Amino acid sequence: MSITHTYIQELSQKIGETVTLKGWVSNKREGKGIVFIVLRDGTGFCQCVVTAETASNQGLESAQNTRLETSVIVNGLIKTDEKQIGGIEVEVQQIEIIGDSVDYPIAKKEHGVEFLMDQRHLWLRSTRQWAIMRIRNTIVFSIHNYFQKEGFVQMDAPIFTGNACEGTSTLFETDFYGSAAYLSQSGQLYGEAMAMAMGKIYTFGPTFRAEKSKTRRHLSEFWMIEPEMAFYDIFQNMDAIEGMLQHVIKDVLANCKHELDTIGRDISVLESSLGSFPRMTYDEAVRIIKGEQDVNGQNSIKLLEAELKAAESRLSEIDAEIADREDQINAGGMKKGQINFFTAKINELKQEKSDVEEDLRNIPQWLNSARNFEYGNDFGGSDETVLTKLFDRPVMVYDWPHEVKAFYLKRNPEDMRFARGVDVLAPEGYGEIVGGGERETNVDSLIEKIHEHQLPMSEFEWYLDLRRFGSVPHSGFGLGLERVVTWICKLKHVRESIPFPRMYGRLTP
RNA sequence: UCCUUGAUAGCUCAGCUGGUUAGAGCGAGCGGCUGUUAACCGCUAGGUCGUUGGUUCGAGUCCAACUCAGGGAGCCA
Repeated sequence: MSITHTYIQELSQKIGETVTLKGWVSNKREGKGIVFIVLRDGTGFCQCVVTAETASNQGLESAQNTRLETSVIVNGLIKTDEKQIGGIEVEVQQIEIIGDSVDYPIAKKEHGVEFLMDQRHLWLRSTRQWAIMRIRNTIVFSIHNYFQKEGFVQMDAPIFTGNACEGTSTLFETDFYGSAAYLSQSGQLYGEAMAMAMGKIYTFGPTFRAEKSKTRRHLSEFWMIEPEMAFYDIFQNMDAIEGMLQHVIKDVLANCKHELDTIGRDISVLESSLGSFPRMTYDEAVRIIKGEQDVNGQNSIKLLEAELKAAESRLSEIDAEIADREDQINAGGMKKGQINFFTAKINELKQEKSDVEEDLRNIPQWLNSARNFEYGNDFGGSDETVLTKLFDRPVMVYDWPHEVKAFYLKRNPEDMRFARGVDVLAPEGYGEIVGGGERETNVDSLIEKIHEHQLPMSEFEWYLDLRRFGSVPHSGFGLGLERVVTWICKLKHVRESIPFPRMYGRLTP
């Protein structure tokens, strides 16, 4: 196939040439006799200038007739201009409208989440979403590269399953030729079978959880990467997790500079995450959460209390600034443009205010949960938040009380109270991005655990076979793709990390 | 399932303790301005205030239930 046009990505190599660009109008500003179009073509954004002088009256008229998201073919001369995106500007000679765009719903203005989610099919075109999806793509590609480089074989676990694998979370039930089937909540057990065949494998596929969770880190449908390695113990497992995450972070830093910049990501935490991850036992983590043990001179409880105070004083600052700006507007004598600017600022402050108020409602609960944390319990979302705020890189917590973890985890042979699970918690309050561990190898211990968890033995016979025929030490983990994307991009909510999120109350678009 | 916050114009919001015909900005339409980067000027159109019921002389405003949405708990990646 011959390519008949140039992509915006390539423009820096084409300065002084006349090229054809095909894309959409992502932004437009007009003056008398001049139109500025910010064109996007999927590979990037660039400003195109249309005047009658270079594009004729007809060209100028076409440009004036474009609207947001009108598709166009543009012919023009590539020039340098320091002030523009990428330092490049197109002096348009010809412009042709391909598809009009009447009443495009997403304006050059702040919108609420519900509205944007309803427009998700169009929202994906916006600069920020474009950048996030490009970073997601880099992460996906990097994960594959890492495992392929390390000799892993990619294999897929089934999506229809006969029963709940870990017996804990709520699953989506479907009809499978007349009998109940569930959408997979994890491919892990199958991953173990595949690892016994291939040595090292990884799955990469969708996962479903039917929990009615309404939080910023839950989806009903998400993508999970689950490696499983024969002859790996929990410590080799942690090496693999760290190696993979750092490989991904390195690739994002190397290949997504412009995208990270577009979404305003401060990359210092990503950079420090290239240093080795702290590894701590559950015991130690609990002491830190309860404030009994400091980390780098910081104390979890004091940190939270400080955050609460900071939120309180920020709130009064915001109120004062809003009042001040409103007074200035009401005082009169202000130009309309300035009033607009002030109003926009006030709206921004109000948005921040409601976020701060949310924090003020949540932090006391978290403080309470941290202070009263009961040894032996699993961590809640807030406990993870508290712990990770103390570190500038992901933290690995291993050796959990066996009662709170899945039935298939191996017990620490030196202290049977603990199971060899490991959770990786992302910094900046993001919480769990990886969960994994070393698997139980002994048939009898597994049978005992299955009884203990009251799971249907018949469904696990095939799984027990893996221990009956050449059982070996093995480990693996599950990486939540969207959670990694969310952390690396520092998004407020996972729903922005996937093209079409599926969550409680959201099935369209 | 529980706790919590909210629902007013296409969008983002205001509407104080219930009181005459419901407001602003943006966007849209029209007109004016050759270089803009959410900061220009003027005019025009646009709302049975989420739904149902109640209190009241009178409800966008108070009460109840419901629906939907935001955040959190539980559960987890």
